[in-house]
Amino acid sequence: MPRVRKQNETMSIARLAKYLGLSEGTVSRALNNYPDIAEKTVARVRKAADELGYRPSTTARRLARGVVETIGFVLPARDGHQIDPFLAEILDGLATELALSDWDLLVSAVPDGHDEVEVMDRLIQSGKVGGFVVARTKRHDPRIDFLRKSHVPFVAQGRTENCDDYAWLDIDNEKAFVDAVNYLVGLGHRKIAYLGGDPELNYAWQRRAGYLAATKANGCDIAPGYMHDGITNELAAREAVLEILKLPDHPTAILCVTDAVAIGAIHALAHAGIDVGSEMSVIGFDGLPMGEAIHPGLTTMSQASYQIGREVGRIVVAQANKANSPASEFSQILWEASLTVRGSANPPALKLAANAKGGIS
Amino acid sequence: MPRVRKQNETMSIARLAKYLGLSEGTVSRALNNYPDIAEKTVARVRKAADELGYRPSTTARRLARGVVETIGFVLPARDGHQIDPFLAEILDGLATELALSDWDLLVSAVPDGHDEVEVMDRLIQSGKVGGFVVARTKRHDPRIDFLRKSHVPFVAQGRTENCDDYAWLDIDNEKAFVDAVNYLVGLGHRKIAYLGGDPELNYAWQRRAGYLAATKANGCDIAPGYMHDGITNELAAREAVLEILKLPDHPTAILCVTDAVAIGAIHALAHAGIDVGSEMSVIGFDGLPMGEAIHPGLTTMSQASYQIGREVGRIVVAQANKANSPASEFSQILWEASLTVRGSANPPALKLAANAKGGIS
DNA sequence: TTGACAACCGAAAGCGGTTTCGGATAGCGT
DNA sequence: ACGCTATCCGAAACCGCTTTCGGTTGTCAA
Repeated sequence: MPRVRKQNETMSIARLAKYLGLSEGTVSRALNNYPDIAEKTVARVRKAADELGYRPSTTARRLARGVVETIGFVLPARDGHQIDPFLAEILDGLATELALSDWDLLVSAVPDGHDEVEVMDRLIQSGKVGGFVVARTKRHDPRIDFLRKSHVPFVAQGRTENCDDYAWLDIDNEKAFVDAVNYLVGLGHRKIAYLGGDPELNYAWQRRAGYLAATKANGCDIAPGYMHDGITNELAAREAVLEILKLPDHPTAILCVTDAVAIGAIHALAHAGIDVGSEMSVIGFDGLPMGEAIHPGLTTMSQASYQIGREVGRIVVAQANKANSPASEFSQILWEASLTVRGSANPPALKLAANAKGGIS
Repeated sequence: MPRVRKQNETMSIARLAKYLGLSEGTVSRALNNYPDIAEKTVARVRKAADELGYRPSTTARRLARGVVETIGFVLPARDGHQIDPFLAEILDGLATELALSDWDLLVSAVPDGHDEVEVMDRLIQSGKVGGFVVARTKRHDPRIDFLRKSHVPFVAQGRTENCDDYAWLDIDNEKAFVDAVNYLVGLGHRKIAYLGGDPELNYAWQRRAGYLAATKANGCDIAPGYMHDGITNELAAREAVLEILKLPDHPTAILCVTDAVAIGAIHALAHAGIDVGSEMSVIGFDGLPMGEAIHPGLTTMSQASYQIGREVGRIVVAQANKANSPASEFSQILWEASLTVRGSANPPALKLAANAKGGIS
């Protein structure tokens, strides 16, 4: 393979130095705010660098300084290759924050036949990244186990079962679902069903715990058939709803682990001729824009995904910058979800006027 | 700033060479399949590298070889910071393909006060990327203009007005909307309205062209008030639908520029008491999973976003690899969207049995 | 005037690889 | 036994920038 010579095209520090009649070292120090360069020399160098459009090669700079200002993010491998909207927003926030800190974001996928840890390991070993962000944590997450002993800074969006010794930012899922149940109870509901996600996923587990705790605290008993786990897509939600509707004493409200599940549930209910919002209340979690577009609007616990992404980015960069200081504290941040009230949850058996079929004009 | 010395921790080629009793050059050539290294030496080096867990520093390698095997992707700056699902899937496909080719994907956002070209320029000048993928092209796209003269390989997902001299992969938007109109006409519709997007965006413009061409070809006239442009979110879709419903002679079908718009339209129709699928047909574009979850299911023109991402990745890597060959051909690929039939489009004035309200059990 | 001390800058050694070039060794024919 | 090639490997330059270290100046007090 022929060496790619960029010839005399690109502006190197050598040319800049020659142009200025200075040594490379002096130019470098001038541009990097070393105190031992005369003010006017600094100004002169800055000016020339600007005019000639000089930008130091990050590759060379990294090699010389022994740092890579790059954060890795490995897309969770899911079937169907769908990045859910929540992840997408986090990614956006993360990219924004990193751009502001002059760090890079390296996104990788997991090729078939490999696993995420493998991919992360390669990225670290080959020196491509100097830190990681992991999202969608499992209760026992091999990625976290791996990163713990890899000595690269990282922050998790979401906790794991044992989460004392690393940095994370999470939503208080349990409290959120306690709040959701309390809200339903406040509306008059006593019979509340639950469509839960994959219990391996930490957030699903915690939301489930919130549901269990709050129904118990309110003295609502969970009839057999009220709880469904492993609902991860709209289709599963639909089937679970059909099961629920078959119950002799069916619930008046359904709490859903995510907006996607809630939307699937609403669809299923509508299809079965149930009037959502009056005959059956539904609450989701995420605050997706889509929740506003469906009919009725989805009442949901919202989390500010973009902000989460930004904060996670801030933390991981901070962590990486003080990587030397021994036994540094880990940021462990818990944010609260907020209730967004729309039309899908109301007092039981209330018929809404808005749902009456009206004329065209 | 203290130099970060990785001490004796990391495995460098120097240590590997010393361990083997060979020179660094020999080890390097052995690992890089140079023909002038004895078979058994190669084997010995490979084995030792494996055992000692040696991975060459990509930074050093890049500096020495003068290449960066990295593709940049700048997230389109939109208000609301929402990566739409279509982009997310493309990103996933792109990341997958690049991972398979051992290229990196560098994702950046555009900080406030800057523009996309600026960000791309910095990435190029500082040598962080060796190629670009741009998505969501505008009819006149400054990013393309910039990349054209920047001499870095790139491929666009989506075309622009003048698109002869660069590589792109696009969906045949015009044909897709011709097909959609023909499908509706085949169902018996004659009065077809259109909810279009931002006409600056190339795909929106082409879909609009398809709508215009096909309605004309079929002799359907477009009544005043049938065409709405600039519909970019669910809210706008809702308002446009209300306008349409006010028309004295209102249409029997609405063709929507994206699934998101279609879903907003369906919501608005439902809210107005119109039975979607019988009283009014709706067709979208994208093939989002969400289209399956709503009620009725969304009939739509589907594009395989993940595959698009992969193919775009394949092309850009190929392009970058043969960057030397002069005046090389550009891949220019047009894929077709396919019609996914669900419940939202039917012959006009047909009442579907499935829409009848049924009992609970 | 001289010495001491700042203030500035140049020289040079890395960072961890790659690649060219030439030398040593071995194998071969005669 | 000799020379000649092919084969294989080591030496060294280099990629572009950073950073240490030491050497020149200039300034000011004694």
